[in-house]
Amino acid sequence: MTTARPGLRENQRLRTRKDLLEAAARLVRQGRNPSLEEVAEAAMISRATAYRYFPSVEALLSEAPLDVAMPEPGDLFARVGTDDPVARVKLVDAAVAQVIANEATALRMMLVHSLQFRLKGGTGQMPARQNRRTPLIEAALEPVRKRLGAASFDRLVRALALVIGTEGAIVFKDVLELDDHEAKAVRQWMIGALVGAALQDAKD
Amino acid sequence: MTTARPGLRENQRLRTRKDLLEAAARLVRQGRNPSLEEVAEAAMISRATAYRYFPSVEALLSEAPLDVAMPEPGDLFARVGTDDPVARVKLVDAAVAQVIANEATALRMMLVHSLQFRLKGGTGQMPARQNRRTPLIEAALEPVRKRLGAASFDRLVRALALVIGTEGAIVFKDVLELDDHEAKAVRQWMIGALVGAALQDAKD
DNA sequence: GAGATAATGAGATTATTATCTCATGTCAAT
DNA sequence: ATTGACATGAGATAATAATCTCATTATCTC
Repeated sequence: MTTARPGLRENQRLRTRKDLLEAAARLVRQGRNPSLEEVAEAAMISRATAYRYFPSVEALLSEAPLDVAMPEPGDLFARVGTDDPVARVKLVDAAVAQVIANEATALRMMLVHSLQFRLKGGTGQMPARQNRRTPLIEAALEPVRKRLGAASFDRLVRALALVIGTEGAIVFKDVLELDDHEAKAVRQWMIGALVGAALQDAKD
Repeated sequence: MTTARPGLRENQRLRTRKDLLEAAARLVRQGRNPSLEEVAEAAMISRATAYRYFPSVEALLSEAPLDVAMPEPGDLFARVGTDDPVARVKLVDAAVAQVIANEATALRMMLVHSLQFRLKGGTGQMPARQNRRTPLIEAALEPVRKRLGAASFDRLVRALALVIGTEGAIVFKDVLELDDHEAKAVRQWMIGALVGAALQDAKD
């Protein structure tokens, strides 16, 4: 008897939770900055229940899955016939920049709420921020993975993730006040410099 | 006659404004995440007046002057007898990292409110985020300024500002989930790679 | 299917945040 | 000093966000 062990009523709860997160993501993608009440309504769930699942909009929005149209590594590199890591990473950068430009508001909102949540939440464990670009960067660097070695490879991936991601874009724009063109120029130069330096390291 | 031209009652207004900003900064440095009402109270100014000057806490906190104990370029490089740009930039990085570690909460809060404000404010002109590290970076690179040329110098400064600043630290920690030690390793490597590449460019 | 019980919904309640109103105090020019 | 214009303060009011209560509904076990 007894099938698996669905907790007590886990399915029901997981479904409600998922509905809330999806509704939140939907609203955010429409460029709205929804309150918890709006999300609940969009999910056809009562406020009270929504508050039972998430203590604040911040908690909700920092987990919402923004299924942004990030290209698959396969698609991205299929047509490009090069093994040049710099060219490949620049390709990733261009693709990511494209996505960021399209979803700028939504991505920024997610980041803000995520940071805000960390401020309020204090010590509790945080939901991991999704990081969709790292796989792309790793795929771009695949041709030189062996040559670099694990440690150097990881370090380069992390460095590039800082340069290429959403957050980097926001820093360039909001903090350093560069326009898109300037920001792109800096990023492209950084990509060349960083990949070049990593390869140089490997020669020694 | 008539002394200068104090607007109509500009001094008075400037003073209240300043009092509000200072009170906000003070509270933030104490690690609090104050509401506009709390700031007003701390500044001994009524809510109503505070709202006359700033439409929201975000607006207030994104302008609050966090006079963080950032070292002066002079002091920082006085004792170090080197012209090696990499060593000097690493010195800046260490100093900035120190400050960031001390004021982590306050700096993060300022960043969050600043981004939040941009979200709400929409199109209006934003108060420029203060950027205290760029002068330090420029001072560190002074020995190679001529060699690099203006364009290359600026580009390098911008790239390093991304790596070294508060925002970069937050990205490393919150998004990429690196611990302090890992983050530092990546930053130091990036500094070497970027400065090295810029110098290399200059040789051609 | 019936009973037990967890999950939900709807509305009331409270807390927090923002705005409005008008009386009072202050500044500057006469 | 008097006047007029402006800034301020205090409290009322409105708007929003969060919490609580309890009746209802849905799911699980048998």
